[in-house]
Amino acid sequence: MPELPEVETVRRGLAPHLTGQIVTGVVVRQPRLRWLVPDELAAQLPGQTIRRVERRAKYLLLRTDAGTAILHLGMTGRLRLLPAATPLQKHDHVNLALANGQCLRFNDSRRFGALLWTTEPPEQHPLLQALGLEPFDAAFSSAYLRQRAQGRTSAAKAFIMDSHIVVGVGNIYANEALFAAGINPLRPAGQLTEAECDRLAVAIREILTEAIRQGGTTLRDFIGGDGEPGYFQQSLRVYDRHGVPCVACGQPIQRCRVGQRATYYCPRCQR
DNA sequence: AGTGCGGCCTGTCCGC
DNA sequence: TGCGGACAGGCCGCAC
Repeated sequence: MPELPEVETVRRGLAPHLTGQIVTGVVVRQPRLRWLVPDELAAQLPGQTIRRVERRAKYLLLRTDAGTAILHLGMTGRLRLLPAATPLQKHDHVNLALANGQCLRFNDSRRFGALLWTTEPPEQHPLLQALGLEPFDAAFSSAYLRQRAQGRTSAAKAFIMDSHIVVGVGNIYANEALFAAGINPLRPAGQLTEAECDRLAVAIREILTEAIRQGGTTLRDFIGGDGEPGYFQQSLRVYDRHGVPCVACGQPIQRCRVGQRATYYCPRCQR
């Protein structure tokens, strides 16, 4: 389940192989992803050189002189670089052929992913334009969180998972960050103290940094751009551990729901 | 404006 | 063993 560290891992794995490559062909076998893959992608991308492979939030951006492909992995999306002749697999929806004889395959069983094309600066695209701060942006601070949380009644967990506040924090890392910060996920965001916001900002950055270092979290589906799984699942301290003793105090980890999402926390360590 | 929920998908797991 | 149903989840889009 790709969150920011997984997408960044894919980006780092692919960038050296894609940068400078010419796209020679685009085949869309299944255009019905989260949104329809636009015809302009197959019309305008072939012949273009991939100048840069970037990430904004959980979106991957393949920048060319003619436009930018915007790619989202959704829940189950995978990108793999393969020899062009590699037989297709189930759920291989899009194939980008490259001039060097390789191809980039987008496989997504649940089709929550997306592949779009824009000729505008991608940061102006409706999907990217209203996004909140990157967690590694210098402006992402205790003061920023406190200011954005002001007056909010929604749960702290929903707050940090809101991509209009801070991007890239999905369910796994939201649980882990709140544990690291000692904050109960149900606490109303507007009631967080300055010290708590400080711990939360630090925890989000630390958890994401460590997860990127370990190549992401592989639960079921995730593989990085180099085909390797991630290893952060070994570092999870609360996610999917209900009933297991807390690593800090031994109290059983509790599970509840916040906004339809499975939520795990230690009732003693997180107040 | 903020909040909460439905819906999109399919693979996996559970109980019968 | 087979089958149906619940569940997982990012995130938009809608209703309140």
